[in-house]
Amino acid sequence: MARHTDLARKMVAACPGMRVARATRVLARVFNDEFRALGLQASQHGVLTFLALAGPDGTTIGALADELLLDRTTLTRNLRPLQKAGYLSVKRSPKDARVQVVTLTRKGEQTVEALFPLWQRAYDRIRQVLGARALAELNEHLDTATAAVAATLAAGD
Amino acid sequence: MARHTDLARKMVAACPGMRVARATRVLARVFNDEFRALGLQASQHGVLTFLALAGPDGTTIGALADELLLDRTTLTRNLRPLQKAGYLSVKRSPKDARVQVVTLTRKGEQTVEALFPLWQRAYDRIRQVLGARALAELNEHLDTATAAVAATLAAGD
DNA sequence: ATATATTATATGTATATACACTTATTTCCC
DNA sequence: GGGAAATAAGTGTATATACATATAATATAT
Repeated sequence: MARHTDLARKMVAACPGMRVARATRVLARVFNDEFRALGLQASQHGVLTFLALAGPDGTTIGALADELLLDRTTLTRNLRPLQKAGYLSVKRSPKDARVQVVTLTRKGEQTVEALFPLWQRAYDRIRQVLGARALAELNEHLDTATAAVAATLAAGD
Repeated sequence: MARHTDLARKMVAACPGMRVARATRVLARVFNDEFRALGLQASQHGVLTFLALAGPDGTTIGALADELLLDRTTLTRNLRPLQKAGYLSVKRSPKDARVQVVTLTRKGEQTVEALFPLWQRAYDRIRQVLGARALAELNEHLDTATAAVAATLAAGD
């Protein structure tokens, strides 16, 4: 066995990074298949859903990016198509002209409601093939790992 | 509580799709921080590593995409920069002119070997903050879930 | 009060991702 | 052998992602 192939086996056997990336692609297909009915993607569902949690006053780009664990500049660009489609508004804060306040529009709120049954179908489909127990454990492990690793990154470690 | 906010809470509380996407971004940062020393990204590490498993005869674009659970047209494009940088070669099969055979070059093999210690550092860092047990369980859950969901997608379900 | 540091965001550039559609080749079936 | 079906891959288009860098506004220190 060539050395590089042996090392490749070791990495594939142990790497959580490759695994989450593959899992993300597979799960995204399931959700995208449903969300397509509304012309939205799984990543956009994530933005709208987290934004819905912010309430009527909205939130800032930076705060939203922190919650989504997304690069701020990525979120800035991801907001564009959603803003253009009228799901959200982006306005400079009157209190601090550096800050952009992002808020769900009425159409955005209605869309979150309309997304729910589509999300539910995809979720049920996944729960069916995994079982409720395994799905709950997967979620817990992901939460734990994400929080722990994000903490070390935030520490500039 | 507004209805859309209530529904958003339910989705955030249960959604495995948002979780894997967030985990992917966080873990990618850890690996990218290391791989940057070689000018490569985590996704490129994945392609080169899976390609290394194919051995000296290489594999086809379709087969590689199936293993990575990546859209075939995405892989076609992801190969470009790696080919241009000399890590792999893409050649039409002499047996079947439809097929493109992808093979690691010598430089590609050396790069997989050079990536290993960088991967190891990122991996160790993650294992340190999660613990070996939790990391192994996370990997197992991801493997199980990915295989199960991919199977239903392949079934055209 | 002003110079400096910090904070919040945007832009340039490059790769990643996937769907709809197209092209080229092989296989199959009669 | 020839036409239809199946297979493999590429293109057009759009969104996703992040780093390096730039810009603008606020906060801070003296």
